[in-house]
Parts: sequence; structure tokens; C-alpha cells
Amino acid sequence: MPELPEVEEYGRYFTRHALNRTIKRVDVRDERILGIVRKDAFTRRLRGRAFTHVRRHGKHLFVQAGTTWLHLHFGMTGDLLFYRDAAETPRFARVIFDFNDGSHLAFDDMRLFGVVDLIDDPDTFIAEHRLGRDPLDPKFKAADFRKLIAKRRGGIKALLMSQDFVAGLGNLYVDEILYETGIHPRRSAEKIKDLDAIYTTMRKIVRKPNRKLPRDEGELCPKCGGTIKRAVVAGRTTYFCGGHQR
DNA sequence: TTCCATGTTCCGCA
DNA sequence: TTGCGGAACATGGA
Repeated sequence: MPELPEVEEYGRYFTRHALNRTIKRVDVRDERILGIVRKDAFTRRLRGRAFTHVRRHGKHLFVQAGTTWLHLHFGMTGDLLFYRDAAETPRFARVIFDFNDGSHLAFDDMRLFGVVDLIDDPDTFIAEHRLGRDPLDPKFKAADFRKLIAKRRGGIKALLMSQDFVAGLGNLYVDEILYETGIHPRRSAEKIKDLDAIYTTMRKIVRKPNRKLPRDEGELCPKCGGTIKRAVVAGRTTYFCGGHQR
């Protein structure tokens, strides 16, 4: 379930379990999960090393291992699992790291939309892929958000989901932000007055998701009693309240 | 069997 | 140049 808050949690999970253990063996079970790097290079460059430091930007996780960085993207169904007993190997493990102490870390991904790769430098990656600011970055202020949005036009939902605008928001959290702020997902960004409310709500939800938006068409809105509607906006199934979201 | 899925990218069109 | 809709990717679950 990977949007920013989930990827942040994977980062903490990685830090808690898989740092500073020597990598004894790298098992690439399905090469389709790899990005640029080929299987033999991937294995060779990590074997004997240890992961030392985890960094996240938007939905991307970067883990330092000597002079290289492991890059993880979770796609729709990516997951991370640390375990000691090989019998616990998850069903769709695509890459498994075996550590010297007998423990394992698996990247599990049923649909294979995720990516496991090696990169030289996260900052270069972020720049090259034109990723926007991370909502959890303490230096990302309301004034920065206002400046950014002033340069853009188009529907607010599509904009908030654009990783080059702000990195890390996906379908569910954008719906949540618009529900909380009472904004219709198709409203033009340039017509929104209260940008600070979006900024504040975005930061709040990404820190502590509340998942209050009902995801059933026809249900009554707990906020205003309006009817929950379902539509396709920016190419994604969207739930919003026909009552208070304008 | 059919539809749908918390993501990204590429293409054609306006 | 920007934004948008649609399709593609791969696979299982309801």
C-alpha cells in the first residue's frame, strides 16, 4: 500500500531490521523487477557489503551500501519483509537479501510495477526524475507551496498527484486532502483561494493518515450529510462528497 | 468470466 | 510548452 506515509514506514522498517548486517547472498528471483542495473552487476556490487543508511524522497526509498545506493520503488503492490526463517519467504519475493547472521530481507511485489535498482546518488536521481518537494521536508513551507502552485494550472487532483509538483501523494491521499479541505477534485488549481489549507492538510495527512473519506458510492458524508460520489478524475477512480466539495 | 486495483510512463491531441 | 485522456505494463482478488 505505497504512498508517502507507507514508504516512510518501509524506511523505518528497513532501518530497524536490515541495517549494518553483512549481505551474504543476493537472490534475484525475477529480473523484471530490476531497473537499469543487470542481475550480475546488482549481485556483485552488493555482496559482502552492508546497508548503512536509509533515505526517502516522495515514494522512493534509497539505501546506502558503500559507494552505491539501493533504490526501491513500491509500485502498487510492493512490500518489504524481514524474517529469520526461510519458510516465511513471501509468495511474490522478487529479490531476497540473505545476511550473514541468517536473517533475510525480501522485496515482495505481486504485480511487478515496483523497481529495485542501484544508483550512484539520490540527489542526482531526484533531479533527473524531476521529483518535486517532499511534503515532510521541514524546509517546505506554505509560502513555497503557494509559489509552486502559482506556476501551474489544470485540475487540482491531477496536480497534487503529479510527482514533479509535490513528490509522494497518490490517489487515496489526494482524495483525502480534497475531502478535508472541501475542494472538488476537478476544480482548477488557479481558482483555489485557500492554498494554505491544502498545504496544512497535506502535511497533516501525510504525517498521520486518518482515512475518513468513505469509499462507497451513495454513502452519506459524515461531515455534511451529502452523498458520496464516484468518478474518474485524472485517470483514477475518485471518491468525493457531492455536498461539501466544490 | 469480467472488472478493478494505493503507480508510472509514453503517445497523440488540443 | 502544458495539460489531458487513454493505453500499456503484470497479476491476483472479488
